[in-house]
Amino acid sequence: MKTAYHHGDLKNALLDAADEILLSKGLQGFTMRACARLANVSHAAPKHHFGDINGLLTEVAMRGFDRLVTLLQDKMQPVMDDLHAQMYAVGLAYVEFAEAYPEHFRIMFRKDLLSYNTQSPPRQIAVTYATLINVVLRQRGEPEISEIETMASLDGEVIKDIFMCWSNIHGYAHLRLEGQLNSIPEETHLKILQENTKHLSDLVQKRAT
Amino acid sequence: MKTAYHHGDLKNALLDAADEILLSKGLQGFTMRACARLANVSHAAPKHHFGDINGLLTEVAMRGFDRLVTLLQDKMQPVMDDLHAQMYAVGLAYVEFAEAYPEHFRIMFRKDLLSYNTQSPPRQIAVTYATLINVVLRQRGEPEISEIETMASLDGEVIKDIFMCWSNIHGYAHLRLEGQLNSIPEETHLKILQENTKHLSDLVQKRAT
DNA sequence: AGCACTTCTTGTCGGTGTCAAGATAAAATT
DNA sequence: AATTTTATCTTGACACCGACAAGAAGTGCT
Repeated sequence: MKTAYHHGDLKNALLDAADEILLSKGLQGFTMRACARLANVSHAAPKHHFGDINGLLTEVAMRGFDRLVTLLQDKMQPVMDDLHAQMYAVGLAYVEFAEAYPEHFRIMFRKDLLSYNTQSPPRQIAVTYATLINVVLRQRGEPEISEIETMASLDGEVIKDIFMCWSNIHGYAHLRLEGQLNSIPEETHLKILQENTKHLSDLVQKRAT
Repeated sequence: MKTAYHHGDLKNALLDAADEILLSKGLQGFTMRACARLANVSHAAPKHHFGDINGLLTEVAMRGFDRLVTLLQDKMQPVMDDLHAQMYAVGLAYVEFAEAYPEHFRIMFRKDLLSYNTQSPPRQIAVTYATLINVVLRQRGEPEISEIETMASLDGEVIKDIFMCWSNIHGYAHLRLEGQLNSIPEETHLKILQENTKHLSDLVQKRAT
């Protein structure tokens, strides 16, 4: 029996409201007061939980990284024995996430909106990094890492491979999200992604030998 | 002798003010009223020239594409005889532009903020496309195109090459801009870009034969 | 000179982020 | 069990914002 005060789980309720508003109205219509309204609390209630609007957006973004990692793992899980398919799965998950949560995607990669320490990133960021890094390590036939380790501890060649792959997939998803592929037929979109990821997989495997 | 009324070149003055505010305060502190203040006009003056804030941002973005194309051509001009260096010049221009005008870069690739017809994009967009496409065409040893033609008129293999290169370079610049390369030493940033672009150049040349 | 038109100002409205102060519930302490 | 402390949420206020309407000031055409 919830009374007016002490909602009990207001923080998550506000984050749910934030997700809903981002999906329906986008970042333009996204305000702290709108989130408060949707959660049936007063306009100043979010302040205690998130500080300012950037604090709220940061937590929204972290839940976005959680969803992205889940999607990445779901897509890769059935094809763990096929290195080509694995790289393609990463691209597919990336693209599908950007399509399903466009505003979340934008916010997740806007460092001016996010307030967290780059030196010690939140768990969700570290897990995302580790997931992407491990894809490259498997391509190279090297042992995977846990999410604890940092990127500085990696071999230089591995770092190059990571950003070769990540840049390509991230850039493709971003350009597609922002309509830069609209002038070419929809059916060729995935063909491009498939060719690109196949090429990336071949390259990383060849470089490792 | 400019009087209070009929500034004469208010539109450009407002766009200059917009650039300055974006560079100093970022998109958060960017408001139509702030632009008007900086240009010493009333708070409602921008409305007549740009309609709403998205109209203002769209013109700001178009001036950004102008700057990007200029930078691309300046970087490529001295190395038009070296295909590897040409591709690297594209990456370098892209990265340097994103670093010099981070908020412009973000706005230029935010279709929800820009109000223009995707089917008939503004001149600045068409010129940017043509510049990038011609880089790939030169790698392939094929004749360049003028800025008039659309992407739909291109060969399918060329389109794949374009998005292989563009995705990689765009993604790298974007990830770097948003701090995703902060955990690796600064000196390796350009090495990664150089290796990536060299590889792209080799790939496109090999595919064309 | 007169008139239509463009350009800019002034005033207003609802909405927003943030702060300060207070009210209420839960938890900790005695 | 009573009281104090802390956490949570509300109310009210302020300056600022985008947008609109109405009007003033300059420009150009006839």
